[in-house]
Amino acid sequence: MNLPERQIAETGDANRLALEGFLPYRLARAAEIISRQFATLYRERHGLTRPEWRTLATIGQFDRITATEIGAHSSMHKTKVSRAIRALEERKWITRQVDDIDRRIEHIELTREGRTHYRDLVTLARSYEAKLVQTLGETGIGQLEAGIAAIERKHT
Amino acid sequence: MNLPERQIAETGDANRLALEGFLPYRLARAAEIISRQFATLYRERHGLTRPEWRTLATIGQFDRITATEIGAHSSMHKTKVSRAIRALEERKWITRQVDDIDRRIEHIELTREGRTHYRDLVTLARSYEAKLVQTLGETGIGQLEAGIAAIERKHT
DNA sequence: CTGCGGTGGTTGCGTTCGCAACTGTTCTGC
DNA sequence: GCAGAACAGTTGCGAACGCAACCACCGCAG
Repeated sequence: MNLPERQIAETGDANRLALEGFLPYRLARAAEIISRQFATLYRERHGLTRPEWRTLATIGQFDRITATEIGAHSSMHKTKVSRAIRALEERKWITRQVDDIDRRIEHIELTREGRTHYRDLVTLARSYEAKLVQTLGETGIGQLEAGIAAIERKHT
Repeated sequence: MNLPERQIAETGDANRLALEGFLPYRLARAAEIISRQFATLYRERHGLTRPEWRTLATIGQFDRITATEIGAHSSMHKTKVSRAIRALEERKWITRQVDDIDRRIEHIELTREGRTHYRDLVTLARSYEAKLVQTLGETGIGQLEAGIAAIERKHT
């Protein structure tokens, strides 16, 4: 019974909302902080944008994959994927080859150079995650992951 | 000792990264899902954009406030705030008055109409948060909040 | 009182975004 | 075997973004 004690406590006034206590806001803010922090790393080191990093990470994870699959796996809109692919292709980090039997489909793979960058990106990601564990603490990370997992569970 | 067991387990290959298991990605995705879901509500109901909603929420929380303060409180860039304020002013939901002694400063308040919308927005937010508690579960929410709190603690 | 650094807020501009429309191709049903 | 639905991927376009430059104003030093 009567659950919103927490929220009321924050402003002391039921007719106001404390933005800093509102979960969607806090979540968005937290994600923004982490995302920006990590983005700085791969931007400075590889000159990648956020969509490009996600695309590269997905291709590297699967070796050979199509654009739509990239979008599905990395939660990105078709157009973002398309543009990221073009950018990576221009850098010669990936190649595409049209499928033999279904010519709508393009299979994307990493070039040798792309693979080099991917490997470096993986260690970068691992070390950032490790640093995160260090600064937030094992329990903090665990709680965060559990909370996120709850969201993932409900929204496919 | 040896902590990254979790990550290795996800791909079964230490040279690859499982995007879907990478915390920054998962966090960004979760935030995106929640943010969009809630945004749909206030967009459909009040025709507000995300910066406008944050701005309105902040003004309503403090009655009388300046643009810089709004930015600081809602983690938004000056220009976003400036444009949101203009939009809200055009709708006649807020008024500004230049400070008497320091004429660089503008004090912003809600109009009666603005206050009406704000109140509705607050109940909308509360009910969305309640729904969130319901779908994610008390423990899920608790864990998520604890995780976010860890981030907030470290990054001011 | 004057010049000059700092601050509140706005604007210009190039970039990114996401929707909708499009091209080219395959699949389906008749 | 042909018309139309469905699908992979691209492109055009208006809206939103964020940076840097800017304007107006304050406050301080000399």
